[in-house]
Amino acid sequence: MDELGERKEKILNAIIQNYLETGEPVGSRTISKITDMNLSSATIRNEMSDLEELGYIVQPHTSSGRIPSDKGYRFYVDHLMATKEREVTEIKDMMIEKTEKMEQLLKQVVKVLANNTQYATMISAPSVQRNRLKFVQLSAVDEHQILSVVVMEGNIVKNKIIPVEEPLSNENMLKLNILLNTNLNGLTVEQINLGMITKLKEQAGIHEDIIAQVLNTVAETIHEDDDLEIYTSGATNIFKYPELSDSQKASELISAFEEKQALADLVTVTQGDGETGIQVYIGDESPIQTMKDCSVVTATYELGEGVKGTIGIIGPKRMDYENVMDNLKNLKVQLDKILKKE
Amino acid sequence: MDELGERKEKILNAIIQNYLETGEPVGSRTISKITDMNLSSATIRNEMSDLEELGYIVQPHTSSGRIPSDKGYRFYVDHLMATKEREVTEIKDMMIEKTEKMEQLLKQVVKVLANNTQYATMISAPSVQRNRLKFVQLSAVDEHQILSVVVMEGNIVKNKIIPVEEPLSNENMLKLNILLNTNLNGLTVEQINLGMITKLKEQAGIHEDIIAQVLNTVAETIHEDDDLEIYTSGATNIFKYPELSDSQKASELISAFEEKQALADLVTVTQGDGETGIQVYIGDESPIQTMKDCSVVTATYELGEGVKGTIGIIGPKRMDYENVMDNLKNLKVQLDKILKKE
DNA sequence: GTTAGCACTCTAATGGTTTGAGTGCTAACA
DNA sequence: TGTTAGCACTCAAACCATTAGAGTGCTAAC
Repeated sequence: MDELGERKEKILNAIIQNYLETGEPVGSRTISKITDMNLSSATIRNEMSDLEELGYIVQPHTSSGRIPSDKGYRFYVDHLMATKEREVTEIKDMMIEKTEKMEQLLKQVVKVLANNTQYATMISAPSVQRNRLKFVQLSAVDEHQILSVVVMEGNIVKNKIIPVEEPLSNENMLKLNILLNTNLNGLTVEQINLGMITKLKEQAGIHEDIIAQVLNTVAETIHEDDDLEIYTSGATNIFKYPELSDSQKASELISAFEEKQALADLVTVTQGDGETGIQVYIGDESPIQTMKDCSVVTATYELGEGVKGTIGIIGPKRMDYENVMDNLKNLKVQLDKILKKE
Repeated sequence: MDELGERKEKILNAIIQNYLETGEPVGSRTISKITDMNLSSATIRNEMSDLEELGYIVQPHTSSGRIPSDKGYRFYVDHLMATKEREVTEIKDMMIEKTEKMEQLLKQVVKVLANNTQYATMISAPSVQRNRLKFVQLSAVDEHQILSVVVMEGNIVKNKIIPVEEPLSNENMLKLNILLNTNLNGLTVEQINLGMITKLKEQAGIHEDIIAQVLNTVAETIHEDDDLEIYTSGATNIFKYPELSDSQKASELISAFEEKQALADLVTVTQGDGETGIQVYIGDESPIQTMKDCSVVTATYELGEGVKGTIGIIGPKRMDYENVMDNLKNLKVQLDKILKKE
């Protein structure tokens, strides 16, 4: 299914590249001219018709040029894009200075990145997000208080007193402990979300009211200092791209940046492609609904074992993927250098 | 100059109120109908002509209705607006809960405020902003190091070692000390801005290079933990007001909110009207240039002697001043209660 | 398989016309 | 002298028809 034939690939590539540059639908004549294949526009037209049928390109309206579909972009990113291996370039505009405070550093990073790419950027402070839950233990302190002990991988222990109205029977306590451990063990902190919690509540059955409270408090305990420190920059860059800058869309997007809550999903989801640690979401692929008209490129950076952060770049679908990924790779290297050194 | 005559005042009031509601230029016929003065549109027309000549209203173009000018708004706010003394209303939508962390509280406050007013809001964390500089002393430690001692009102002392390339003569040191003290004493930390600094540099004359460095470091010293904690919310509310939501303006405004730097000027400037502590900036009156098409209403809240924070609401000039000021008054009371109690 | 040619489609731009809200001015009126 | 009715005038916005141009799909010929 990924065999299009060399000629079609070449044409698709030309279409996408041209569209990335101009932002205008591109017609057969243009392609005929900019490629070196010596084909007339009519021939290109036939090929384009095929490509459209295959779903790689679409027409905004009959009798206009074609623009890439999400599938087209995906193919481009996966197969066509020139993955230039130019060596790590110096960051030109601004140097990222070493600074005592992590916060300062991150703020600077997003700013530089937004400046270099002209897209909207975000970065999450490094956290133990990937740290897994090893063990949960609830035990009755007295009739109205339960002690919850949570052990994370790496033997980080958190505990908290939970007040309850009615005492729990030993039997129920045991059931609850089993329920919690079988369901939560091995999960990362981020995987324990609302959906999970409601599922647990259901399974808990009769004692839902008490148990719900316990569960909430457990979740709360774990999330405790889940401060969700996310820094953003260049949100207003989206105004540079007409396809995103009508009031409606711009407002939604910028709200997402202002609230930051939604961006947390990006951090959660991003695992990173094994090799480069860079992931590309095109349009609907994005984990954030409000960004379905955008593309999102994320990367993870490491501070130490399991302590990771996420960098994200959000722009129009016709973003300069090459440049963006380049920038991210560079940044990863730079960050590694700075963070490891200090 | 503030005597317009009762009739003109009534008409001006009617014009402004109608414009606040509709956002459309208002014509003579409308006024004739909505007022209870039994005047024909023709008469109103004459009066409006006068009001325009006096500068309280303007025509977007010949043969359209009138809209208030900045002067008109100002007059409205100062003299016409019904300052309803309704008692402190309950906050309906959300309760502001007491919370251990100041940060949480402030974030909640701006959010509630933005929600209630449908404008953009900001709040600065309480700080010793109004603290004044009492005394500055530079003295040579050795050939390459100068010790700067800064004393703030309340006898808070800060000092820092400043490295210099060439030693300063005693004479120059003296000159510098005088210069600093005569210029800086009595100023609040916030009043020492870049403009001030360049002015000082100029006056410093020949030794500009050394002196510049010294000055910078002094400024830096003083600003030291000037973390400028500002929280914002509802920036995207500006899209609700067509007069602010074209790409250009929206982008500038939202950038200001994103950067937050500019908002600091608001905090700096706001002294608060003696009685209510509420200040209104209409259009060009705003201390922030990018907000010259907006109105800005600020209030200060107190945590203790000299420790103050600023709340700001930014919206279109035709904002609902009454409602906004009401909300701010309420909030002040609530904040006082919460902060003092804890 | 490729291409030239042509009819067709659709958007965007252009420009003239109409509509309606609103003004300013004048002359009449109380 | 202040108020009003009436009327000519102005201007933005909406509307409509037309045109220009880019681009397509299809057919027939090479």
